[in-house]
Order: sequence, then C-alpha cells, then structure tokens
Amino acid sequence: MLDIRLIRENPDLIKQRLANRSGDFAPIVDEVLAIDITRRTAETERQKLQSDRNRISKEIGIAKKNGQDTSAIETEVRGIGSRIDEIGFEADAADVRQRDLLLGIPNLPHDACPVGHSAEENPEIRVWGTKPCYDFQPKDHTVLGQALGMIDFEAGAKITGSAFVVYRGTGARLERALINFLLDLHTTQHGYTEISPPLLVKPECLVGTGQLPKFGDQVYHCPEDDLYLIPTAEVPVTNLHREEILKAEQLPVQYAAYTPCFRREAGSAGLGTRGLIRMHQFDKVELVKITTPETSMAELESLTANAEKVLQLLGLHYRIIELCTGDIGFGSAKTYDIEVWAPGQGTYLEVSSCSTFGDYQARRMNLRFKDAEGKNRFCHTLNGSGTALARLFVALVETYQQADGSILIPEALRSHFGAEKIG
RNA sequence: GGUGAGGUGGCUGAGUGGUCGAAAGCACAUGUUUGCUAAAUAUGCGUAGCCUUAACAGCUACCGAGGGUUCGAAUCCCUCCCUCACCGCCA
Repeated sequence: MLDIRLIRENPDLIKQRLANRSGDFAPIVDEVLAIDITRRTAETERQKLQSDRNRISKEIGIAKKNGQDTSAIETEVRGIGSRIDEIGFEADAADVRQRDLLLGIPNLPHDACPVGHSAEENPEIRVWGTKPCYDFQPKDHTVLGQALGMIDFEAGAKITGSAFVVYRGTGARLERALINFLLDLHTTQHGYTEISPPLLVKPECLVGTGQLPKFGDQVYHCPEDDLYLIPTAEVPVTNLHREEILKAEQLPVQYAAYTPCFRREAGSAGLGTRGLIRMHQFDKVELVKITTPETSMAELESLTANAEKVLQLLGLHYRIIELCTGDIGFGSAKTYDIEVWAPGQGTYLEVSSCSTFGDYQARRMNLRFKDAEGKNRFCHTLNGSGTALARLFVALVETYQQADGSILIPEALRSHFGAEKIG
C-alpha cells in the first residue's frame, strides 16, 4: 500500500512512476485524491461535533450532581448525536473506499528497477555454469521419472485432478531429500530460522502480502471457515509479525520455511506446461527477511545469493534475470528471477523470484519497528524462493540423467538422499 | 463440541455509567544528588487520525473484535474471537 500522504503531496510523480508498470493506474490515483478530500472534510466535521458532545455531556454530569434539571440540554445533545451519526457514516464510507482503492494500487518500482514494458526487456544479470552436453538425446523428466517409477501423473489426476502429481518411491525420497538439503543449507549456513507455519490463513494475511483483494481468483478458499490455502509460505511467514512493532535490534529477521503451495492457476490451463512445471500443488522452501529501510537493497542481494547457492551446490547451470518495471509483481519494488537450465525441456525454468517490497507489504500489514530515535517506522520486507522444489526436481533429473535412463545424484545431495544414483 | 473463569498501556494490576487514555507498581528514558557499581529524587514514557505549526500545542478515536442502550460506556446488554481449567472426542 502506498502512503496516502505521498500521493497527496506528489500525485504527478506517483502517476509517472506507476506508468512504467503494465496497466493504467492514473485514474485510481485521481479517485483516491478526490475521496481523500471528502474523507478528511467529513472526519474534521465529525470530530468537531464529537468534541461538542463530550463537552456538553460533562456539563450534564456536573449539573446532575448539583441536582439541577438537565432535560432541555439533553434534548439538544441528542440532536448533535444524530448529526454525528450522519457525518460519521459519510466519513467511514469514504475511509473504506479510500482503503479499497489504495489496496488496488501496485507498489512503485524502485529507482534501481530497469524500465521496460514486458518480459522481453528483462536484462540478464549474470550466468553461472554452462549448459551440459550429452552424447545422447536428453529426455524429458516426465519420461525419465515415469520410467523409474518416481512420479505418477495418472494417480494424481485420479485422486484429485489434473496438475496434481503423486511422487512415489525414489521420487518421494528425492523430494524429501531436497527439502532437507535446502532447509539445512539456509539454517546452518545462511542464518535463517526455520519456520513450519499453518497452511491455511485468514484473509487479512493475504491482504497483507498483496494477494487480496486483487488476485483472489488465484487462491483456494474454504468459505465455511473463511480460510485460504497458502499460495506460498511468504504469506504466513511474513504475516508472523503483522500488527507488531519490532525492536531495531531484532532486525533483520530471517526465516526459512518449507511448505506445500497451492495455486489455482486460473487462466493458465493449456499453456504448454507439461509435467511438473506448473502444478496446483507444489513444494517450496521460501526465504523471508524483514529489514530496516536502510538495509533492504543490500539484503536483496544476499537473499538472491543464498538462493543461488542451492543451484551452485547442486551443480545446476542457471542465469539471473532482473525483471523490468513492466514485468515485476504487484507488490514488488525490485525483483531478480533465478532460472535453472532444464536440458530435457531445452529451456530455463524459473525456480526462484527474489524481491524487495520496500514498505509496501509492511503498510498493508502494519508491520513497524522502533528506530534509534524511538520513532515507529515501517519495516521493509523481502522474500525469495530458496527454491521451488518441483522445478528443481525437473532440472536435477534432466541434468543428471545418464544414457541408460538412470539419474546420478550430485555429491552435495548424497548424504540427504542416501544413495549415489537412481535406477 | 460442553461447562466454568478470564481478556485493561511493554509487564503486573486497580477501576461496575459522568472532567478515565485510564490509579499504583515494575520496566524504560532524561535530569538532579551522594566522588564509581548501586541507591534516592524529579520529570517523562502507548497507537493512530484530524487540524495546524518554524516549533509547541489542540481536538478525536482506541481498555479482545463488532453491534446495541444512553446526553454520556473500560464500566450495562447482544454476537463473535482468543486464552486458561475440567469433561467429551481425536492424529
């Protein structure tokens, strides 16, 4: 959520910076400005009337104590009360409307975010490793995995539906080994505290991180309890500190959480995403940081480096893409995507998206810290996958496939997996 | 799910209709004093909104949440949430 004061004082600057995103938000900004005036006018009037009523009510109390008749003055105050109700209704309605509008405005792209219109303009920042060469035609993970009995799409479709998968045998074991490998790496080497959160959250948590109200069609909802299945651990973990005022010395907060993620992927059907690449449910280890405004940009670099370390240790070729203003997420101020090479696909797969949200999420969830001067300020929040499991699974299986269809397990993963190869 | 007891400021804890944003204590901050640690003493010490300002100040709201009664609610009524205890059920 953007600061209404900033919008009020620099409307043109705000519009200009939002114009670099995809979508036209100038009309919403104008509506916010108009409703802001309505709201404040009504609020001021209400407060004046409340002040009058408070003063007169006190006088009534004193008069009654002295045994005086107060019926006339009580009638007068009753009139003030009904006016307060009327103007208050107006003020509250404007307040709700203003907040709704503000929740629909995306974050301002950071100055360091490259300007561009679409994904084609995302600059490549760096590349690690090289594409592996094979003296045979590398196979797709669905072919390899199904031949080895690791993954079963038919079973997933049978018990739940399409885009759900059953891992079995060595497939399930590989998934579990990867989860443990990732959590161990981030908690013991990178200083993150492990979190295992609920997978169902209240709507206000999704508002806090930005999925609601605008992207409600992408999350699974349990209407009887008004709870949502998390689309990413970012939601429960960042919201751990919602409505809190942290002490400056607590920062940065660093959490690593493994959770399944649930996404409806509405509108994504038939987009040529075969196999494990786009599922309604997938595992992910998420990294979340809560920082001061001064350190967030440096923390984004270290967060990204922490995620990259995963691929380096597993020996998987990848590249870092920086998202341009036309392609960054709704709440993001600056984002790096990590894309791993999948030989069977002949393409790079996004396995991590590392973003700083500035104070955008913190405002939505009222997450603050007390600075050295004792002032309460909004924190900055960051998160990135460290990493998504299903696509990591794909890259691993496809990269380490052998001519005979077996899969070699990279050195770093062997102690977690408990074997050197599959098949 | 049932019954009972509770939810007040960072913490403890008063307050059952009237100048209560809320006593007191602790913690914290600052000053003073006894040449240090410590003690004593004074002052300050919640969050947000509105209106203003060079700054201060002022006003309004907030005592789990939301409604209601009233001229006036932390205090009375209703609904809900949470915590604790016991019972039932259960991985």
